[in-house]
Amino acid sequence: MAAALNLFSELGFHGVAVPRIAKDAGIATGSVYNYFKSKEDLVNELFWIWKQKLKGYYLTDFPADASTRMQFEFIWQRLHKYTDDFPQAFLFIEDHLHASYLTKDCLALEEEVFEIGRYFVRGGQAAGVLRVTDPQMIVGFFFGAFVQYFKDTRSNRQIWNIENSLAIRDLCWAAMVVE
Amino acid sequence: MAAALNLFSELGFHGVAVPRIAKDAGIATGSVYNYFKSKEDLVNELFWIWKQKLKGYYLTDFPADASTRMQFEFIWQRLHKYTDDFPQAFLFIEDHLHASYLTKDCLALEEEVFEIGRYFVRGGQAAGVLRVTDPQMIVGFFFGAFVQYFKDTRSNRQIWNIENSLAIRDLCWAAMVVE
Amino acid sequence: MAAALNLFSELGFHGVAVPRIAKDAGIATGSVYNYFKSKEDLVNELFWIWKQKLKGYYLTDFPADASTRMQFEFIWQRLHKYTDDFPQAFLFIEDHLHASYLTKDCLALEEEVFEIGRYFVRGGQAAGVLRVTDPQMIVGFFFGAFVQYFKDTRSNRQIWNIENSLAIRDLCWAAMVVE
Amino acid sequence: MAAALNLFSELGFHGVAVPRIAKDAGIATGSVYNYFKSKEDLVNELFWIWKQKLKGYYLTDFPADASTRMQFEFIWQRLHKYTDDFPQAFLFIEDHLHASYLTKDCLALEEEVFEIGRYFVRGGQAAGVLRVTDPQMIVGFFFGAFVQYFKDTRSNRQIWNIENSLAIRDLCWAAMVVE
DNA sequence: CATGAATGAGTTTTCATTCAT
DNA sequence: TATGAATGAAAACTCATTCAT
Repeated sequence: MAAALNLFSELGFHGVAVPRIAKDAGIATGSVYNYFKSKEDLVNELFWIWKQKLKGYYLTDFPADASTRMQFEFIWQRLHKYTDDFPQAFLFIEDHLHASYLTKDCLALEEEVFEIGRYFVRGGQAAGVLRVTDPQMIVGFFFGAFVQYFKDTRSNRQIWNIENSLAIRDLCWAAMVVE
Repeated sequence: MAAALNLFSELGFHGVAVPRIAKDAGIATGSVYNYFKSKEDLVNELFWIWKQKLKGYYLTDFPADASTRMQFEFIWQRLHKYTDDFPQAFLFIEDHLHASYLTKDCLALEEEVFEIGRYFVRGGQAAGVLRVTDPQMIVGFFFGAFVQYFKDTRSNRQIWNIENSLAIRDLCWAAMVVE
Repeated sequence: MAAALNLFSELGFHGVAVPRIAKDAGIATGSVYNYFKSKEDLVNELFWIWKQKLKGYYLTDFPADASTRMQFEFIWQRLHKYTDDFPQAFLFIEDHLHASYLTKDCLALEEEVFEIGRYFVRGGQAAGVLRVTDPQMIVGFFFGAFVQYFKDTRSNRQIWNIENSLAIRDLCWAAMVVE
Repeated sequence: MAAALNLFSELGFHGVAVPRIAKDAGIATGSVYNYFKSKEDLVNELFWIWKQKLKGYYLTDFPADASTRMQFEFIWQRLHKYTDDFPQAFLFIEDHLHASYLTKDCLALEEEVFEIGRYFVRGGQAAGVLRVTDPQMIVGFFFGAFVQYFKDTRSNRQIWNIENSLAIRDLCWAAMVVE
């Protein structure tokens, strides 16, 4: 699965052959099919695992009673840590716009993760801290900024480090709070 | 080329077979190869054309002498209009992280377009209007927010319209300007 | 036809595409089909013309009343001159062992040309000058030596010139005459 | 490989499609590509194997200390035996004038085999038995005669048997020795 | 008569999947 | 359970031939 993650994240689902995955994993081609019904099954399992892991990063120790600011800092820190720990995984799970091969379950899980963000936003709005608009607008806003930062580092337009990451976080925060 | 754009943007480069493109275009498979040396050649030509078009949207009538705020509104409006006019094209040109098939020329063109954004940011920073950080950080920030908004509309998490777009623009602006 | 000759002789029948022939000839692809029913028709016409030309080289001014030695010198000189005048043509007509695309007529013509050689041999045998064996054995003997010399020059194992050619001719003669 | 040899020798490299080879071999098309990187790779491997085999025929038990005449008889006998044992292979390896698909290695091997012949000729010349000219001229002379005899048998102009073969050998010998 | 874009069957090659060992 | 050669359908690409202009 590690081999599959690396290959899929670099080359895309259709860009990788199953024998190549097996080879990189040091097993026989046929063995892949002892664990996964099909290539689609494999990619969905991978997606599921890594999206679940991201969900776990968000939910574990989430400071439900802390201030909105603290919660945002927590979320950003978890997003950063996940991406730092598993850059291939982040690349993989965030590059599936074309993912006609993802199951309903996987798409639903993706939605769940967004819902965590929106839940946070609603709380901040109720507390009078965050601007009142469609929660997804706020979530997409800071998540999009993060994703672009990550992509920019992959394309050598930016350096990946915690300082830059926090700088972008603070840009986002400045926009999110009520004036 | 229209058929190829639609298919590539929905299914990705490796997800589309040449006969499918030909069929959608209403021509024979072999005819594709009368116009393009290879599938890679086709995707690169497509990328080039649509990225150039985006560049043109930015540069045509750019208000070089207007205020930073006006310039930002212009840029956002052009980004929105391009995406509104050619959503498939925007999807296509912004979904190429895995694009091992893009030529150096195409990657250089992509960089040129980012440079337009950075040029704007430097101007705003010189004018004392925009926060002083790495210009790409600002560019990536608002561009990432826009891309995520667009993606959210594709996934039915958001509605595509000018009001929402401008709301995000204003979120970005709030973050970009000096306190 | 000149373009076709050059291409066929260098790359073989199956190694050349009709549009390539047209391009080298400076005409349109379709024009080829105004003059030839098919690619096979073209290759057969070419073969016919150049084999006929070789036949003409042998028969024109053949010294029917000269000595066997003089006749052999004539034949060798014509073979040499033909190959010298039209090396591509000689290459082309002598490299058709695989020629499943040649018509009966063309194969019959090839046989006719061999018959000229055998006719000469029979005469020399009747005159008591040449060894008495199957005439084709003598013909194949000196013709094979000539063909190999020509191939050796194409592969840079030999130099193509009249001196070498005559040296091989005299080797052959030494073998052909009765002791 | 046996199927490929038969097809290539009869129809030429470009005259044979890979599925045809697979079919004749009783395997699936794809299986061909489990053993050979490409059709070109296959033809080169074939050429290599059969040319090496011919080289082996010449070199094994070569009577280095025997008379020139004995050596020539040995060489001719090996050439005859190889062609008798593997007529398709001989046809295949000697019909590659157009072989733009052969690698440098294969062409070098072909040269090596010619060098064996030249080595023999130099020895015979040093012993004062063979005429003194460019060794390749002698090699090409008798080899060309042999090849033409073989081709004549394929075209039904000659009968393939040891008597005819030896008759041609003796014709060659008569020409090669000093008067 | 010349053209050359269009055709689609055929070519080389790839690859997800199977299955005998 | 692990293997990896075998499979054959499908992919990328070619090319002999046609035909509207």
